[in-house]
Amino acid sequence: MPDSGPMNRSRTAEAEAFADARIHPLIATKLWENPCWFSFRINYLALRFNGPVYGRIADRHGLSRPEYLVLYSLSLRDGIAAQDICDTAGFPKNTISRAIHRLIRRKLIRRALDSSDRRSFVLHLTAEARRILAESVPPMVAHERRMLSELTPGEQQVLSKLLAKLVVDSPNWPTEEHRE
Amino acid sequence: MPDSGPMNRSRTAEAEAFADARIHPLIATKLWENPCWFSFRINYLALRFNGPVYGRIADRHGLSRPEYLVLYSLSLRDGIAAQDICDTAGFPKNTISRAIHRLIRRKLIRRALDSSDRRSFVLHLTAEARRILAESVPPMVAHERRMLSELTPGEQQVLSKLLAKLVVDSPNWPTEEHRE
DNA sequence: TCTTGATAGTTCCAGATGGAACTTGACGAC
DNA sequence: GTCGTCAAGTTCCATCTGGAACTATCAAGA
Repeated sequence: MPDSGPMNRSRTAEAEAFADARIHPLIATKLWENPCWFSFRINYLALRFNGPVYGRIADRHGLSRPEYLVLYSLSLRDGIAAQDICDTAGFPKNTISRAIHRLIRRKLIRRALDSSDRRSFVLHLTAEARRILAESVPPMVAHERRMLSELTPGEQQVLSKLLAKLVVDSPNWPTEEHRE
Repeated sequence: MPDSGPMNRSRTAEAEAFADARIHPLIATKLWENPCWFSFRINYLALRFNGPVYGRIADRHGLSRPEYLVLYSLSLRDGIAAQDICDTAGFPKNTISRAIHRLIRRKLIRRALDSSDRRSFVLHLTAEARRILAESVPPMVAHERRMLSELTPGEQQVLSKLLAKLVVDSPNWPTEEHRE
């Protein structure tokens, strides 16, 4: 079977540290007898974040995940272009394009020509968008804090740094070769 | 603004450790000036895993992500039910139901009545599914290994354990209240 | 036994999604 | 210049997705 080196031994040892927790048996298997231990953990945690958070945003503000992601990205750095959002959010550019147009129609963003490149547009939040963000960001942050509350501040710092290392390294990963 | 306590200070300090890396400026902002530092990291990494991996699987085997997830879950533990897969994979049950039916039609799984509960079915992989898994799992593991290769084995163990803590704690998180 | 409520799985359908092709503009080579 | 190549955004359309409603079954209690 795929994984039988020291990495697997350490995973089994890890499971023992959680021996007293009551866990869905298939979750336990996916945590500790899974050659893709990392992708299971991050996909599971991402889903447990996205479901509640984007569900709430859809209910209260009628915004899809790509739409909200455009707003949120602009709240971090106003005046970026669609392409920047694609690069950093992982959605295809047509999905982001559609989201931008819907946000313009709802007057949540403005779009201006980029003077240095006439293919591209510069995006800005409107006051109404800032109001929606002011209302929706705190519960999102609270949900994330709750997710992390099992870790000490020190552990959170370690986690943050290890994951940042991976994100920073990601441009070096081999691009998906669709060669047959 | 949302985050201005000690947590934010530590994030700024963290950024300095990466000062020499060349990083997309919006990525840097999302890493180090983002109140939701955790959800950005895991969503970004999950997308960078899922895109190439499931893209390859769709190309080579014509399987969607939910379909492959059913197969992969069964490879970890044969004889589980649809509900177990929903609980641990985070997809809604109708999506998993559809995936199961397509896999049955393609003769990649078999389905048997559960003698103890006539609402439920027990699923099993066929030989053909095992062949597909034998071919597709190693590249997937390799991709994950590449993603993690920036970390030492010790760091990987720390990361694994911290994320496992969160997954194990997740049943205690507040369920999304859709109250208006 | 007959409710009542919950759970496994299915079906329906409006709307979201993303690959591919396309348009327009930028930029380097010659 | 102008040709070829590439990048930003848009549009088209086949497919996928997931909420809601539904059926069948189980389980607990009066």
